[in-house]
Amino acid sequence: MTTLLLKKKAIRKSGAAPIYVQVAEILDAEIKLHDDSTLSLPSEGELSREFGVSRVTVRQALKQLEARGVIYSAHGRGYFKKLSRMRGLSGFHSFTSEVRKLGGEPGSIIVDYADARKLPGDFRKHLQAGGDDNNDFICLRRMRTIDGNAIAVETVYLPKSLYPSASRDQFDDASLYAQMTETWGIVPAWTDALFEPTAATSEEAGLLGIEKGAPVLVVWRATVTDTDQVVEYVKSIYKGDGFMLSVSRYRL
Amino acid sequence: MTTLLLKKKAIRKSGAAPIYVQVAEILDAEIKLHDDSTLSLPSEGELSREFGVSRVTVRQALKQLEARGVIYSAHGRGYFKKLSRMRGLSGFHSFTSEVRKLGGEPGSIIVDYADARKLPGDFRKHLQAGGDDNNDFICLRRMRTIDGNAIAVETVYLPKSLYPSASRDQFDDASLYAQMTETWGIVPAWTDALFEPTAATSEEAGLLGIEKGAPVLVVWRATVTDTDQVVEYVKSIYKGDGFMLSVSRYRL
DNA sequence: GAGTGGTCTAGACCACTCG
DNA sequence: GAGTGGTCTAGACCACTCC
Repeated sequence: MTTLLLKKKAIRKSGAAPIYVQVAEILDAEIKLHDDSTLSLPSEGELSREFGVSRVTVRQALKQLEARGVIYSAHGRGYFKKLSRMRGLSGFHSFTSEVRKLGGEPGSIIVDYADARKLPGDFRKHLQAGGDDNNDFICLRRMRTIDGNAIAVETVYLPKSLYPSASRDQFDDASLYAQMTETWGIVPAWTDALFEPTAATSEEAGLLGIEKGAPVLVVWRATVTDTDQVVEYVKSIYKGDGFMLSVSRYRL
Repeated sequence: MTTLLLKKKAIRKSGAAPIYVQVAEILDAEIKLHDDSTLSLPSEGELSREFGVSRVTVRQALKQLEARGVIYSAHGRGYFKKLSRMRGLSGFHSFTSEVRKLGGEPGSIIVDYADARKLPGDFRKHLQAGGDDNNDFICLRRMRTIDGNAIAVETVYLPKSLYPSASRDQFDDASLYAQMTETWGIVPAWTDALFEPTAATSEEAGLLGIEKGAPVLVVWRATVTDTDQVVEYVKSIYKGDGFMLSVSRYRL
């Protein structure tokens, strides 16, 4: 059991982000550097003194990390690094970075890029999107590959109002999530998903290089910010038999 | 827009549960009574006065409800009831109560009940369970039905040490989750899941009343408490084509 | 400007773990 | 008993919304 050493990074008191966010980010970054599975954090009191902030504020940072699943607390013992049980693609985060983390080479091929006035009926039905929602969408359709093998077809509807002056080449090979935050300052916070096991249609089979009727997983998703603004509607079709999607640390 | 009225339920100051938990539960219960989709809550200050507790404590309760997805906060405006976008079975909470909420009649048939010394290999492989984990399990296999129609087969491994003197008839028709908390005081907090779209084997097909090779969804799950104790390992096989599983409010 | 949530503080007491 | 996290308080100031 090793203990996290603090680099005494400065907290900007009257700066941009709230103090507890700064503290959380510093700790998060340092924790991730340790491969060590048995890592303990300094106590609340110690952190409070080190950073020169109140214990309540330190606690707020720690609770945020706990909610994210980065650490856990043990009454009377301390805070410890949490190890994640699952591996595999979640389909919820950045495809690009998830695949890289698993040691594969992610690929993305734009199959279609167009404007759309309305969300298709099946999207509205499954994702309970109101018709009076944001009108005008960008519709992006991409093939997803790992090491050159097709594993999914993804159709994304982006409310146009949130993505000013977006163009096709911006989505070429990059991660959509990275784009969202870097270019447009949109931070995805929650997602709602619907999983439907079904048989591949001939079109899907063609794209994924499988036989018609082979098992696939259709995932419908709506992603929202902390203020409940929908940033994307997604329909993904994943190849079955051997491929797995993971949902880790789902709060019950 | 209606506002939540308070019934001035008494808070037991030095009683069992922490005050913020009591406040959260009172509010949660009252919120759920309102079908009203546009429901606003009393302000933090008002709740603080009503309940006779500090604003920080009220806030802790509200934040807990926000994390659960029951309400959301709007800076400078107040707290509001959150409407859930998704419908459908999540497979993560109580099957019994979820189906009832959807207006169906849930059924459960025990197919098998036995002791097991070890977790099967495929469970260990998919759920990354260490071999030196809790040994000795109860293995429970149940058919899940809605209005008499089979929709899933579920195999659960329960670490025996956590469920003293458990017997087959306890699981007969009841919700396992309700049992966990009521009988053994076990509170599930997080779950990790793996989704695998695949084709039904002949055994699965027989149980679910579908054809061999028809699409099904295999879900592997490990459920843990807040202190990271595994309370169950589950393998569920869901019938495909038309049936959907939902994962709502997943924190990204 | 009044009211709301967002953040922060200093200090207190309790419950749990470990030596 | 010393150290840890868990809960709670009273009071303060800021940022945002709405009138």
